[in-house]
Amino acid sequence: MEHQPAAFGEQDALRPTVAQLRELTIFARLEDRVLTRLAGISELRSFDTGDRLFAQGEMDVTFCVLVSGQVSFFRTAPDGTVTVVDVLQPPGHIGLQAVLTQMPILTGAAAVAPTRVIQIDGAGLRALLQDEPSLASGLLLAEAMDFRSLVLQVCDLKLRTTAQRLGHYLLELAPDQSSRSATLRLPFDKRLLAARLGCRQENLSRAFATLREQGVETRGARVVLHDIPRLRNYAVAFDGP
Amino acid sequence: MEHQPAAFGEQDALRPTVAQLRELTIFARLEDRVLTRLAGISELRSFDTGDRLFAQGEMDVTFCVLVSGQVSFFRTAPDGTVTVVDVLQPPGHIGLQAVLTQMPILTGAAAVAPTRVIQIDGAGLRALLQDEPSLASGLLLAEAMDFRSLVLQVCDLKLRTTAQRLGHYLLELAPDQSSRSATLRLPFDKRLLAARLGCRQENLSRAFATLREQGVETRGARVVLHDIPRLRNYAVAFDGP
DNA sequence: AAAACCCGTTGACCTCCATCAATGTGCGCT
DNA sequence: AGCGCACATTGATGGAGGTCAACGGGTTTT
Repeated sequence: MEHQPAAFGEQDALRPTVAQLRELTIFARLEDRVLTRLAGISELRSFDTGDRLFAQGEMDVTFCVLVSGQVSFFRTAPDGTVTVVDVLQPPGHIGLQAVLTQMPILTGAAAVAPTRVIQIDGAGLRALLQDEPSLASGLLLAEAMDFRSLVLQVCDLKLRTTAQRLGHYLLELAPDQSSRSATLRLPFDKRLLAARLGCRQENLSRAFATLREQGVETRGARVVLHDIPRLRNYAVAFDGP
Repeated sequence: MEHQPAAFGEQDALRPTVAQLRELTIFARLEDRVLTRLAGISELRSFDTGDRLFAQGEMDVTFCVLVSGQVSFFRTAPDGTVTVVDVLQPPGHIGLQAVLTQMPILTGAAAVAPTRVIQIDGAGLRALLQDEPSLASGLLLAEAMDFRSLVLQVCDLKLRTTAQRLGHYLLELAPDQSSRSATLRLPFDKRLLAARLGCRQENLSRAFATLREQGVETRGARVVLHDIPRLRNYAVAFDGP
């Protein structure tokens, strides 16, 4: 089956159920009444790898909450250079800031794996916020968490090397923070990981080579952290507080 | 008069009036009823240059809205290196994300000029949000704008040189975007500007030297942009959309 | 099965920036 | 005024990362 780059998801625009909405952590604490109204302005959509959710600068975007898959959001400069701001996985979301400010969205967004999202109409969401404070509280909290993650990224970029950023990123992927070693699998290819970390793929390769001396073993997308405390020390991790 | 670093503002903890709250753009659209309740959980405080508003990692911080002056917020890594995430001026604010998430604040904050702020109690604000959707809308919008500015900063850091970032920053300070030239004054010293831009002061000096070839003249804190279109082209400005 | 790709790695080279050190240039001080 | 201190600039050097090019090992194509 062939497909040209589709501006919108390919098919199945159907309403999500209240139960489906409640499974999204961002909406988990809402009463049924709110969820019902929310379902009325929502649609379930599917995207294939490479499909675009938004184009940079688009107006009147929807608020999209990931159900499954992965979405990268990125920004293109006038000279054509592109940077990936983040790669989202469930229960991530995108478009909230543009919906609230009613300004053009700063970043494009594209699926980097087969992805399902719940799209919520912007104007409908703004209206719903007027008389549902519990919804507003949830979104305020979600925005605050988004902000925190960007603050950490800014700090990372300003005072860490690529190898340290990579180490930090791998530590976040480790399932068990307290144990001495961990095995994990990179969630997407190294090209995209390099863009997310703010470097070229050649340099990401070199960063992996550097981390080999810190007990990090790689074979393809498989990564083994043999000495988490040492890696944490090398990466100068500063998550908490 | 000497003073040791004061953890809290030095004096005058008094309630702001409703009129004072309404002058803050973030609260400008609220009804008197909300402003009155807000005034009940607010205090006006003053800080001298160098005074700390928050320490990194503090819990139960207040939400602070700038009335006058300047506040830098910054993050310190375990190895002691510090980076300035942003320097706020009125009508900026800080602490909102920590108040909403009830997590330790990621950044410290300090006055870099004599500063007055309105401090709003965290628990009180969260309570007020439950039954005042108009307040929630305003804060949602404010958070969204904060997020946008960090997205732009991340992009700047990932794909611009220091000289380009500086050019971009100077363009933002220019009063008239459409005219060919502009005169402006740096709002704070170059040491702090360097930290904000993510470089050392030595390199900021060199960046100013580079921009001299693009029609940027400097004498102390005075800056003259002789050819804004050329500078914009050099900096590959990507504000809009 | 060979060809054509795509992803990832490695090497050579050069740019940008941090660092260290020295020197200027204000600006407040008594 | 002249002293002292903080801010600011300039130079020399080394390290981190971008760029260009070549190459290896997969998978898909014909």
